[in-house]
Amino acid sequence: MQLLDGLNPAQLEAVTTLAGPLLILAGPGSGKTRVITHRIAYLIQQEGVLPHRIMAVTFTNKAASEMRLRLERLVGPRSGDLTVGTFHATCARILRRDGHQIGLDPSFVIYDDDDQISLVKSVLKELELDEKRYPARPFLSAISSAKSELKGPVEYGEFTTSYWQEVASRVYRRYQEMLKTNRALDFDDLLMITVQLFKDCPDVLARYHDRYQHLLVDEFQDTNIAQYAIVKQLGARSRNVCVVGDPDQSIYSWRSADIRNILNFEEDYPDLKTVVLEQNYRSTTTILEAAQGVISPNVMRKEKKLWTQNGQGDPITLFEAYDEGEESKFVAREIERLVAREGFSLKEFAVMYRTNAQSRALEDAFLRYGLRYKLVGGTRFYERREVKDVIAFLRLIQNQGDGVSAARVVNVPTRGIGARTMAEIEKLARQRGVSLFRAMEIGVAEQPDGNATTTLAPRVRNAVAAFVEMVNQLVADKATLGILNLLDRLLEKTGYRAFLLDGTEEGQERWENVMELRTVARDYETLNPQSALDAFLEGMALMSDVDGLKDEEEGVTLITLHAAKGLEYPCVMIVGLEDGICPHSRSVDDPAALEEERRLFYVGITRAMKRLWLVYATRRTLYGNVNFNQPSRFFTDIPANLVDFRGTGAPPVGKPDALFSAFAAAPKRPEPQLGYSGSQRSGLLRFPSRGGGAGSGGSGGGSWPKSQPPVRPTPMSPRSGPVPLRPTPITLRTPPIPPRPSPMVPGSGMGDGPTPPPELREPVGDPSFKAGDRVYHPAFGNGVVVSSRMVRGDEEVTVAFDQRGVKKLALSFAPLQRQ
DNA sequence: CGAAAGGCTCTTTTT
DNA sequence: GAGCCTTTCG
Repeated sequence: MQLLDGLNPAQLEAVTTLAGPLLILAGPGSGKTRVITHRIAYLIQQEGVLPHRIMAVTFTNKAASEMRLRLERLVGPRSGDLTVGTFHATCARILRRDGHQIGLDPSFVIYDDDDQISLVKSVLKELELDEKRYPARPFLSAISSAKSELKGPVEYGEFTTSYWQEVASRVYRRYQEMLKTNRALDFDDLLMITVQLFKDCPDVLARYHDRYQHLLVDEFQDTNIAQYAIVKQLGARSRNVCVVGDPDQSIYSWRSADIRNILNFEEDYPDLKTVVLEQNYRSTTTILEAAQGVISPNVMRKEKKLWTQNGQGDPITLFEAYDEGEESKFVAREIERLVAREGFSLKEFAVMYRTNAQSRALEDAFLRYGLRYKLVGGTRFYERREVKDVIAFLRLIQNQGDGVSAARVVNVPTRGIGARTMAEIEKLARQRGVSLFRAMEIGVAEQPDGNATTTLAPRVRNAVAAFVEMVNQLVADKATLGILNLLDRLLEKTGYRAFLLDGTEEGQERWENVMELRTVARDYETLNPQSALDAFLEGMALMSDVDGLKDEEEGVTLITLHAAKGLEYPCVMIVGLEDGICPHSRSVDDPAALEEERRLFYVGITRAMKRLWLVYATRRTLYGNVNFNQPSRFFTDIPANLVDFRGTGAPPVGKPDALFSAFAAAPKRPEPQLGYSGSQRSGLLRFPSRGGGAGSGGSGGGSWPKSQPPVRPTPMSPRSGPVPLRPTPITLRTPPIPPRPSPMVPGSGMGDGPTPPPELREPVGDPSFKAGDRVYHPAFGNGVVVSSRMVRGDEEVTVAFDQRGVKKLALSFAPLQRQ
């Protein structure tokens, strides 16, 4: 049978084992998607299972639509009856349909991260908690984790062990009440409330049992407790539960994904059958060996040996850049070169990084070099202000209970309803226990004399009345207009169009974004008008980063390592591979977190089919400061024979061997000392000849290897430990870039001629400079100190230079002299 | 009331 | 460097 042709034995078993619980442990590139789709097709064609009796859950909408596409090719139009979607989207659908059983309004809105923060903030205000002392974020994280573990406010409150948690439980309780008033659910509610619905209403669950005979869950290693509960509930009767995943690719524990779901799956299903897919069809042997080297130090894993029949392939390129600017430039030029000389196309490249902020430098370079790129995530389209404004209007029209949206748009564009007025209205809403919008209606209707509760001045009252009237008219319009007409009318009536089109270029751009939103809305125009707006808004809320990525579109993909999960590219460049970036600084002192960083790097490496570049910079501007980071500690785990090293040609003056000791002597890496040691981390390594060697980790004296033979691939000895990496100086055509003078850069210009040795000072507890001191700096000349403060053990001196303006200088670097 | 400017803090990853 | 908040001025 065609469906089974070309499957390897493990795949075959996974496709044809249909009854009972099945766990498929699928290594990267092992044909997982093929297995899932063929399994579904097999169920339909061979077993005669009706498509509408199969539910498949994916991690992103993009994965869902790709699965749909492939299934359509396999089984034809009947595939339209399958239920394929993310957990969140599937739950949203269930709740809209059956949530009324537990008192849910079917037109609930879905609150995203921003909305949640707004809501927490208003709770904090109401509880009179100072936002400085009690920032909103941590509360939201606590609430989110609690919900992911199916703990409501009550359960959460029972286990508080600190004062803060007690406060959090009060915030949580009130937050949940306000969601209800707003007729809103947040992301986590979609899951938690679904579990609750199934628990409270067995007849509802039974209906789903009647319908769904087969359940498939992809990326199971990244499910949380709530999601797992849903799987168990839905699969309780049929027990035909097939979960697919790879513990080595579990990278969402911070989002409460619980790796135990997959590691301990068999405890819940003793009759579980497990199939391991170990043959890799994606990558070269070189890439796979590097990946294996990176992942194997992890303790918390199930051993799995990937293998491939693919050839050795090209060596991995390891590139050291001077800074992020040069890093990006290297990436751009390298891509240009491969496209020109080796016949690759732009869409075959992906550049991956740990944090979204890193995309900026890349974008700059790509724009300069005229390379098309596709940016995933970052400032997402749906998070742009104008887009969110318009969506907030639509949400308010759909659901007047939505106070977050009401508050957002009540004065956009400005219509004379300021903070003072809103405080008044909020008070009223609280007193009466009604939504914000309802409170506005009440505030307008009631006379200030009589049994007055509000004291809205007549002018303000008119403004509020006009807003209320406008919204109510649009609500009435909704009944008769399609979504596009409604949108157009809204943009006119609210004055939003005129507000954006203020003649500036930025306004024009924002307007175009709104029009882009209109294009998206067009897809929903044909739906039944009752549910069209719901569906549209839901689609907006549950949109994921990668969903907008079009594979066939020309351009280099710029993407975070997280978002890259599940994707593959012929050429992958991973940038920013420095300690503190990848692994991220917030993970380095937590072994479990470090393992996850390792898995993340592993995910990145295994996205590559043919070519892989690993890039790091010796210095990087982060959050406005220059940082000096070590190359990523993960490099030590990549066998050196797989790697070609390239640097920027002639090394900068005094390039220390120590930079590479990171490769040779990983376990000896100096651990971060207790307390803050920002200055040590950042500076000393660069100046070993003067710094007395603190932290430079070895052979002082900055000698560059004179001539090393190029490192050629040699057969890898898998478990015998990595061979120390040696740098192979290769002269690039690129001339070394003179460092740009930057206020925080030491000496502000090693490279443009001899620089006076920076005086390294031990940071002290108190600022040594005070306002008014006259100082001299070799590059900036004379100046006067404006202020000085201690930042993480280092002194940050703000100096007004006579010639060069005001600069902030880190005293540990800056050769600042008192006059 | 509203816009603009200044100052503060924080800075991972996302359905 | 950005976003958020507060302050200030019109």
